[in-house]
Amino acid sequence: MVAGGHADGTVGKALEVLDLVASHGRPLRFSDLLVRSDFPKATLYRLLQTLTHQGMLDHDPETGNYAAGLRLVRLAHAAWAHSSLAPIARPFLDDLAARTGETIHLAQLDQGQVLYVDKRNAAQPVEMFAQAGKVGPAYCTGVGKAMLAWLAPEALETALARQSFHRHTAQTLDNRETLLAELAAIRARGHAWDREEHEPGIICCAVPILSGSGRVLGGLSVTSTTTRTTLEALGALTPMIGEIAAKIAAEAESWRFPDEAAVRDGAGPR
Amino acid sequence: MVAGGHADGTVGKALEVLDLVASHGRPLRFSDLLVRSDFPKATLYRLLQTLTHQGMLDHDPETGNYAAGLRLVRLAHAAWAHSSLAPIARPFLDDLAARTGETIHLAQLDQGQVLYVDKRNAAQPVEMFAQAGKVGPAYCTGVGKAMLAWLAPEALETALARQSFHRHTAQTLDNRETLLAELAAIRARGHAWDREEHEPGIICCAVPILSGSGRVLGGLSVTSTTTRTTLEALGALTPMIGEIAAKIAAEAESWRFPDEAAVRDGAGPR
DNA sequence: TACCACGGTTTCATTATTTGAAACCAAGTC
DNA sequence: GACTTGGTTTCAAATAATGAAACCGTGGTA
Repeated sequence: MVAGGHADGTVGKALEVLDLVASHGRPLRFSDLLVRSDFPKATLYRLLQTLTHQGMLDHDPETGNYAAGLRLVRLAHAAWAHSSLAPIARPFLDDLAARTGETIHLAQLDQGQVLYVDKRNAAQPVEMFAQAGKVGPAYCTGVGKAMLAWLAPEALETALARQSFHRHTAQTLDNRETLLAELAAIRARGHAWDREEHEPGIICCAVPILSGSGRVLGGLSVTSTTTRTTLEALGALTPMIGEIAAKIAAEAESWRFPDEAAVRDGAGPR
Repeated sequence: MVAGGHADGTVGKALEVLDLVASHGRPLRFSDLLVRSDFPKATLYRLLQTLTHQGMLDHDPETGNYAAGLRLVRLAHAAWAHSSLAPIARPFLDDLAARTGETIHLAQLDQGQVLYVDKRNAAQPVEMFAQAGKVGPAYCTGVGKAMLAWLAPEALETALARQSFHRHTAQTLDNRETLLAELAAIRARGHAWDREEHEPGIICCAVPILSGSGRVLGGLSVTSTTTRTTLEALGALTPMIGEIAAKIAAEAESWRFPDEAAVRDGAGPR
């Protein structure tokens, strides 16, 4: 059961359907969706029709499958440029990746989940959308916990409400209480560990990216494996990670969009 | 005036607003949007509120700016994986890039426009969303014309209706008639040129990616500059480009999503 | 061939949501 | 202190969404 918020109006319902389609790895048929949603047949049908007609979904008449539509890719381009730290952080991530030689994650919170907005992979070249745009749980990842730890009380509350705790590994903190204790420890320490809480063998050290006023802008982490390094060794990098996070925060705050710029006539993009 | 289709219902309107925000390079205030849309004040206000509440838009209370929201990035990840050729084409693009040493574009048509879904840059490393997700005009780019040329008559008609011709350079084919003639020539020749029609100094050679039944799946191009090469030299690559396009098409058709796969309990991603 | 079951699509009277003119409020400005 | 400008709220009227049920086309099966 998706921990959804109270759908506001028709738009909310439509977006719920959109999520339903998007959150499955593979395209789905009408009947699949009908089972998974609790909309009545006709309603679901019309919502799908509208979304398809709008290009938010793709409908293959051959197979009858609905898939997330390309219009989303176009919209996301704007979202990524407007609302994410990624465009700003890029050079800093490059720097951090070069200096540590490890995998770097830049993430932001979205609906209580960790949304990775950029990444530097130790060896392989960048993998575009296949990497950025991915979501992960907040309660058992380094960046997730780092961000949660500095959230304001009410924000934390709503975020916690959206967690669906699951014991991924033996180390996973799979309940509210232990997580809260951990968050307090993280605040005290200044950074978060991932002690193989999400995937066995994967460890990381993460810090929040905070605005001048203390608001959580995002999270930054350096990830490695237990075969390659240890928590202690990763911990030694903390000052460097923190320094980069601070630089990103500073840049984010000073950043203003290239001002006004003669407003083209309303002719859509370009 | 956005060449939009007749908005279906509230959802259509909401998405129109979303586009409005997304299609501008920088975040906009309520009043900016009010001027640009022809929704009445109260209606626009409520749509913005809904979209914001849903995470499709971001509203900065400080500045009052609306920007495309992060939820879109998450959705786009699915769209990219579901509906684009990119995940399939990746190795082929790598190959083509390595063999030609030039810039490679993989594009698909979205609402009559060229949507770039992947790219290989001659020298620089990949630039993620900053590149993929970009849109460009169809009538004056290589990939655009290559795709238009093989479109079925009605599809072509709707696509043409969405073009807003503009003379980017002296070579731009900026009207329906010359474009139609060019498309016929392209069909006859088997590939499309961009003779500095979009940007001065930029030339390219593009082919369509066609399904077995002749449906246009996308477009593939090799781009260079007049200072570095000539149309003739680019043309010599045509067989290679065509071969790669065919491989991508074949792969796309044989591709089936990792079947059924035990449906996890509805616990969202991962 | 007839019968049924399975997706998927359409109808239509009922219901709930959206609509938007206008009023309102909060900050600036002159 | 009157007057913008920019944003938010109200409320009756207009409109769009709803969903049970009927319908259709296809494929399987007796």
